[in-house]
Amino acid sequence: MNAAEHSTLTPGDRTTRTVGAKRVTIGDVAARAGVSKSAVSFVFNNRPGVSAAARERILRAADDLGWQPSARARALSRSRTQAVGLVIRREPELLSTDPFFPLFMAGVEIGLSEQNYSLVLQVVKDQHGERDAYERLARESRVDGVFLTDVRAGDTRPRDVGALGLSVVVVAPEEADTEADVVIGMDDAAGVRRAVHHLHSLGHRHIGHVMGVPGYVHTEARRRAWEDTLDELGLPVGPVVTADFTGSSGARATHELLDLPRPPSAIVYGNDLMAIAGISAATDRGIRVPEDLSVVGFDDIPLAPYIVPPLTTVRQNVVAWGTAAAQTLVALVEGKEPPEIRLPSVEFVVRGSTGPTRHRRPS
Amino acid sequence: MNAAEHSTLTPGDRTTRTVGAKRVTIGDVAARAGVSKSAVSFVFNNRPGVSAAARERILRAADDLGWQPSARARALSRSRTQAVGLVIRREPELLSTDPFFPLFMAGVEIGLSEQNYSLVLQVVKDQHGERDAYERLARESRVDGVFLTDVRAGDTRPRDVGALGLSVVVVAPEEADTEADVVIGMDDAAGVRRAVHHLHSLGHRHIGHVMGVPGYVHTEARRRAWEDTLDELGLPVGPVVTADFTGSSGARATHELLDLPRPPSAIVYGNDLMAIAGISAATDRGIRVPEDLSVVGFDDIPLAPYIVPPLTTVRQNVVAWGTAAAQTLVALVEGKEPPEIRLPSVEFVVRGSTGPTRHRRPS
DNA sequence: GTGAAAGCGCTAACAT
DNA sequence: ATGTTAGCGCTTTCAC
Repeated sequence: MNAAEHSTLTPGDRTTRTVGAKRVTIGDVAARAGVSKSAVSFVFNNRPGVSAAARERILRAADDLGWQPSARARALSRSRTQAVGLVIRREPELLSTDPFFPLFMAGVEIGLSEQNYSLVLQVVKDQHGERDAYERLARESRVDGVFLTDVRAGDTRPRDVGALGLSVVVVAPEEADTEADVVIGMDDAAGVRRAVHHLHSLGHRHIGHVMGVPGYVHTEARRRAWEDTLDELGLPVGPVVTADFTGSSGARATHELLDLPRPPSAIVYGNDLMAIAGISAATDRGIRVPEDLSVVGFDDIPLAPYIVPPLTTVRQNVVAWGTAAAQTLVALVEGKEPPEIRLPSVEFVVRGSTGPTRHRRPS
Repeated sequence: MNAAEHSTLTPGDRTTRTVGAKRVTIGDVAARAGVSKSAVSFVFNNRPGVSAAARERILRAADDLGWQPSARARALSRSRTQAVGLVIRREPELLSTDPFFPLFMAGVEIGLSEQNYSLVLQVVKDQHGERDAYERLARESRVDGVFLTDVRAGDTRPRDVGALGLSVVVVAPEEADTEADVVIGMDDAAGVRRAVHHLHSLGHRHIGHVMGVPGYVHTEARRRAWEDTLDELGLPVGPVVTADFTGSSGARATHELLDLPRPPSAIVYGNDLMAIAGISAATDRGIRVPEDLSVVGFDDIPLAPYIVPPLTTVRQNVVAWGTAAAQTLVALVEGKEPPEIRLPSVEFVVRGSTGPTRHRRPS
């Protein structure tokens, strides 16, 4: 009946009509179940007001017809898309090596699919593209909320994006103090603290740091943790070199540190990629790891155990982080109270790239 | 006026109304420009039938009001979402190490954003989840088309998903013979062929292979290229071990090969991760790379140059691949002729992990 | 508890 | 060339 209507009203229908009239609608389901459209709608939105018997028939009819509410129509009438956005800004080199995003996305998916939300992804290469992406996502009403990553100190994006009418969840280390609705954070600092303690207990007294791109909250959180821990241990704050998370920058930074009049006996890197490049750089100069130099990374990429020597590093549960962020964002979008988040704590993985100092007395 | 209408007609409006009436619609723009809604619609869809003057006024009005067509409403009335889907099925370990997806997605974005399409992403962990994902994407009408990756020989997904009414672009090496609308392929085989030739010219006569998860088109394409090339060169087909693209499987496979009565003097791996783990495994046994064993990877991950020794490997332009796939899918969705695709050819990157054989005469 | 009808904001026939 | 109008498929009052 509805189908007949269609073929009458839209004779120019271009959709693949293999067998005749196609798209099943709520009307078809209602007709088949012998109820009104609103009854069907009520059932599919877990609303009261439908008798158990009718409910049964409706579900059966929908199943028979293979019907499911159209997200398109639903989005329009509810003014909500039931989708959230993630904009990734990243340089090509880092893109394919960054262990964060794939895991984070996987985690987000878990949290999102529980609630039947979709993830709209956008990869951009610069800040300009990022602004545009958020603008478009908001103006076109493609998503109800977004995740904000790679947060900088004093980042204005939370406010900007919020002004666009989107819900926002900021994904950053706990230290981040941004004017955001909600921050979901991991404890980067704890990992670095454990790394420094580990090196200290191996007898290292001169511990350097290679940091990532300055300005990012996670870069600074790691650097500060390194600094503070040295301080707590009564050690002088060792040399620090700024890099940018890429392998080449890590290699260069390592050479800089080793060129120092008094090079450090251990280096804590802002990520694994730089640490591995650092090992390579040291090896090139005939400096052995860990005999002459101890190296600690950050991330625990899957390759870390297969580096020679295997890399000592810090591991976060990024998947859990993503799931928590997703659950929170969905709650925000729906105006509910965000769930209590309890993230697993950081792990410190000791492998072969760290060892006792040769020339100094162990602690 | 339109605003007044709204506040009358939808008194229960729950949207964030900070200052009063909110959402700007096409009606507001039309009113401001002194034309009808269809005129506005025509302008924003690049359709003829609007005078230059009116067009000007309309664009001005839209800009003043900060208006842009709502993707939600548009999707409903056009029966097209202007979004495409990508479903990623991957094990956790491989997820964060797979160099393919991030680059592919970045490429897809380039192709998509040209046409103002969005990417809906879904990460699933098993085949069951994958089926569900496609079903949902189709039934909820969330996307107009999808990319299919990780294709297996005789894969039925192209047909299955096509039956759901979605356009499909299959992303796989050229060899793939699947019943798909369109296959966008790279030439994996060419890379492996060059690798084998390179090893041959270094004097290697006994060349092994560590392959990835059996059944995938790209796994088989690489294995067959290795085999065929050995054949062409008149060399015996060396030993091959099946692995699964993970580091641990690569290490295990390497041990297996080296345990052979007559171990190969060179090994071609199905990806870099396994190759690097292979180097680590060899090193553990006191076998030096490349002096005692030459190693070739596949992918050229950003870490490849920083491995000790730096990894010789095959590089594809995955970003270009993604862009081509996206352009093709959009064309398919819109019923246009897909553009002629011209993918850059494979590169073979010689670094330190391959060297001349010691005991045999060079070619 | 159930059904009718008015939107949600845009597109596309159709009429002018 | 411009305006009118009927959908797109669902949600949600509001009477019955």
